[in-house]
Amino acid sequence: MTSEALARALNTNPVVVRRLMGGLREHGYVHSEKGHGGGWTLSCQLDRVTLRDIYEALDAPRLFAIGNRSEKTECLVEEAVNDAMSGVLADVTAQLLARFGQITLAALHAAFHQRLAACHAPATLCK
Amino acid sequence: MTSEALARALNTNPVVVRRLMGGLREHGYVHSEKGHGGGWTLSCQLDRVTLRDIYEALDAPRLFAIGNRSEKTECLVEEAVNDAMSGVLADVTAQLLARFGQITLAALHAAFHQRLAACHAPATLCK
DNA sequence: GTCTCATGTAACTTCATGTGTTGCTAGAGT
DNA sequence: ACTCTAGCAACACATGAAGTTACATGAGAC
Repeated sequence: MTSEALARALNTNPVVVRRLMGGLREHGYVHSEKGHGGGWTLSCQLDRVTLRDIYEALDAPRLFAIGNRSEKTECLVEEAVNDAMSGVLADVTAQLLARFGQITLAALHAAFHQRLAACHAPATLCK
Repeated sequence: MTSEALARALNTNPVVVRRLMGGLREHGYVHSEKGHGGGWTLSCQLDRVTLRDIYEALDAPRLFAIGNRSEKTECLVEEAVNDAMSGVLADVTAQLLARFGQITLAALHAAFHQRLAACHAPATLCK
């Protein structure tokens, strides 16, 4: 599938698709082919890749909207608060990633097909 | 203490301080006094207010940097992914808030004084 | 009463970040 | 050659948080 086609399906831009897919390619989840007839092909088993893998392949972008303002501080109050919060955030992050690590693409694929069957729609890419 | 003084201590602006403190005032955690000699005073027991209370008083701003792009979608793939993710996010949010609910301001106050004693510095507001 | 000092608030500006866009290069098939 | 594709850098735009300005209101001091 071409970046162009994916972009249409995702309501975005081919370049954005390439940016994202680049991370996946580096980890061997997809393969890309240049030139005429080129594009993206899947190169992994769907049951062996999880949301966590995807997240990490995408360079582990920030998960939380909250967090320390600065890594270092002179302020002992800020330091105490940062300490208390970052402990919690670290634990929660670990749990989130563990949960994501249990959601395989195969599971999502199945969930999609279940929805598809339920609404009697033809199987096309959305949009 | 005046917004002005707090702003200096926090390296920010008095108006920003007022915006934040406004939420705390509505919940009765602090009291404000206008005019000459006015400013902010604490009006709660530090051991009865938690980080979670503060978070909610601040109008519960977004916790996560990730999440659904849109609440509603026609796309069955997006729908399946949203479903899988929002379950996890809801659980993790609940845990995070529960943890915050166990961190009292009194505990932070104690942690601060411990640090203070450890570094032999005089007890002033940072900066 | 009026002067000064404080909060309250709206409107605006600035900044950071993520997303989208353009323009160009390089590779691969026709 | 020509066309179709990814790769990439550079720029433009959108969004939301943070900071700023300006002014109104209330409360004590004189």
